[in-house]
Amino acid sequence: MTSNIHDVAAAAGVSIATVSRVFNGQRVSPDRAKRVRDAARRLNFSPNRAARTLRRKHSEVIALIIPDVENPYFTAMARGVEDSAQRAGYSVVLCNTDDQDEKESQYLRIAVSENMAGVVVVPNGPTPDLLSYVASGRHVVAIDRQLDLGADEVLLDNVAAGRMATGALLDAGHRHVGLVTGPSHLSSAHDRVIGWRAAYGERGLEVDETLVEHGDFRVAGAREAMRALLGTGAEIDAVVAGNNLSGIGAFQVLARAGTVPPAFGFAIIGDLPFTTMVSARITRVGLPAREMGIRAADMLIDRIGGHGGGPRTLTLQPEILPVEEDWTV
Amino acid sequence: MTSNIHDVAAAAGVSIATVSRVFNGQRVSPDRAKRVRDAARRLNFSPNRAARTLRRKHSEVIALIIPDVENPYFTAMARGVEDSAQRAGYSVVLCNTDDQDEKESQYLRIAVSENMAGVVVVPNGPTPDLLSYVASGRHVVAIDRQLDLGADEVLLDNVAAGRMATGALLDAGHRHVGLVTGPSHLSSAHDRVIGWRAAYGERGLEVDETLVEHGDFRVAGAREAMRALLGTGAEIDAVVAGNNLSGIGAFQVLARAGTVPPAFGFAIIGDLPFTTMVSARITRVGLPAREMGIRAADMLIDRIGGHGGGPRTLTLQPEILPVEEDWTV
DNA sequence: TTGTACGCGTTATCAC
DNA sequence: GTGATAACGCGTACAA
Repeated sequence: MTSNIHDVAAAAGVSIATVSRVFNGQRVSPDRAKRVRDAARRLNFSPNRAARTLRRKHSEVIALIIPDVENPYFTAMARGVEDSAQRAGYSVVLCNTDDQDEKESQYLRIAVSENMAGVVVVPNGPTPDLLSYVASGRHVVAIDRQLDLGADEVLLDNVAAGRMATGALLDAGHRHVGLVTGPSHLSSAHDRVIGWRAAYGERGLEVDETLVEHGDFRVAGAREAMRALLGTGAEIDAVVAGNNLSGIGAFQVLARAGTVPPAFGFAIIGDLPFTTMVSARITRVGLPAREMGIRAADMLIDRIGGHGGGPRTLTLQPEILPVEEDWTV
Repeated sequence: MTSNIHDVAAAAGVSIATVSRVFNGQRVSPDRAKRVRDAARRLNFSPNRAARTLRRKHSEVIALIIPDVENPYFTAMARGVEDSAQRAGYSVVLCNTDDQDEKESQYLRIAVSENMAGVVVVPNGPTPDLLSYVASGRHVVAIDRQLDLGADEVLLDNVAAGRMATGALLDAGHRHVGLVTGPSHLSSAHDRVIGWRAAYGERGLEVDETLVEHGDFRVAGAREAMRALLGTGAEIDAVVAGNNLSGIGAFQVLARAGTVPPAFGFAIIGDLPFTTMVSARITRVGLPAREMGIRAADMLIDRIGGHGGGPRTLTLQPEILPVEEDWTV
């Protein structure tokens, strides 16, 4: 059923070495090369990756490890990684950890035993397995979360994101802007708080630290956080949702409470393809998720290609999206 | 760096055959097995998948080929496939085709040269590559779209889905219920039209065929279709969105036109984790995407395990979701 | 430029 | 139950 280089060699009347060379871009006389290609096509031959991997010690597959396949932010990243990878001849395996360290470790182990070329990971934390994977000299690019792993990183300027979202609300006249952010152990969640604080400071306004609530960067947690925020009795007339899913949760609670924009200010860090279903005016801070994926994959491929040197960090900038709906045609 | 069974065998004082047997669950005396396990742990050994694949003729990875990673419907499927696969010891490679036949073919080729155990595919159409992949006797389960490939299928009762959504609107008193569906070459899009038509028929109502518009099952196409529907001048007081993304597009156009529920009836076949952001009362027909993924993977694994016989078809049922927001706690 | 021969790490088939 | 040993399909010294 499946043909191998021997079959092709026989059909083309050359040695297997020649066939191999043709498929690896090495010098072969034109006529022989043509004979090989013809035979290969005729036999529907395609090189066996397992054998190649076994021989070469690494495959042309890279793993992308993300916390949640159902979050558009991460799938956008995935597309970016895929784009770059494909261009360079690599396939991408998408691995979903559900925020569980154990699953992350499991995928790392698979990456090892499958001899994968490298890993792009949205790290959950500095887990032993991740640390040792990096330490073992394998190729890793961390993305979205700062962790001092000693690996290359592609990050977001989260402080700027927090500042932009909060600033827009303050500039719109709101004075008590709350923040529903994520788990404080995540640099992304943490930095957005710093940005939130900075927005007040830059305008000479006083900060009320009780207006920060930590959710889980998911819908359910954001709902709870938003309820808590409204329940404290503290004065509040606007809120920044720390990420896209938090935006949904927070908005649901607000809508139910009848406190909707524009009376109550609302901004989301991150984007939802779905935001435009809501007629309310929502401030959105766009995050270059896809671009991050592209750059991460590029860095990884670069390393695989033998690029040495210490860990590099690339930080991308967010941008305020126009309030106008973007699909006007 | 990476140890192999020889190292383990030496460390444990046994033959490599014994090591192999331990790792494949074959009978080995308890004490020797323990020695092997200890040595393996000490050496941080994990079996080389490339070698195993080369030898066994197939790997423990299955490919899931979907048209759009950013569509929650397909990512929900992906989670289902992942769940089943993982339980059976398989990894899943997520492949995104963007509705392009060529990309689908490419992934199929990769599946071959990587010796993947099998493929779960949301087929674009009966392309030559897909047909020949199936014909070559490899394991395939088609999902979501009916195509007569000669492979196992996991489908949805799309006629029922169309009927339910349309019926709910008719029963709510609307009399001119339109339909924004997908490309007519997709069985899913086509069958939903049949269901739409049936809902009228069952109630003894007359059908106005001009109220069906074919989009592309994506947001942009649905916007156009919805505009077209409103622009015909035909009487229309409600609409069924043929899938989740169409729901967004159609709703955007409606909202802008000021024709919103409940005055204008609106139903979506499919679900959006995001629908609840909208205060409008929207009828939703829930689709068991995750379940479909689970069943598809189960069928595939079953085949891989040697289950013979002709192609099987499994059809799952949709269900009307309560209009109440489902996150009430 | 081309061909021969060996090894990559594992599983499976033998004998024992 | 256990151990030698022959594949699996490919890449690459090395020799020609």
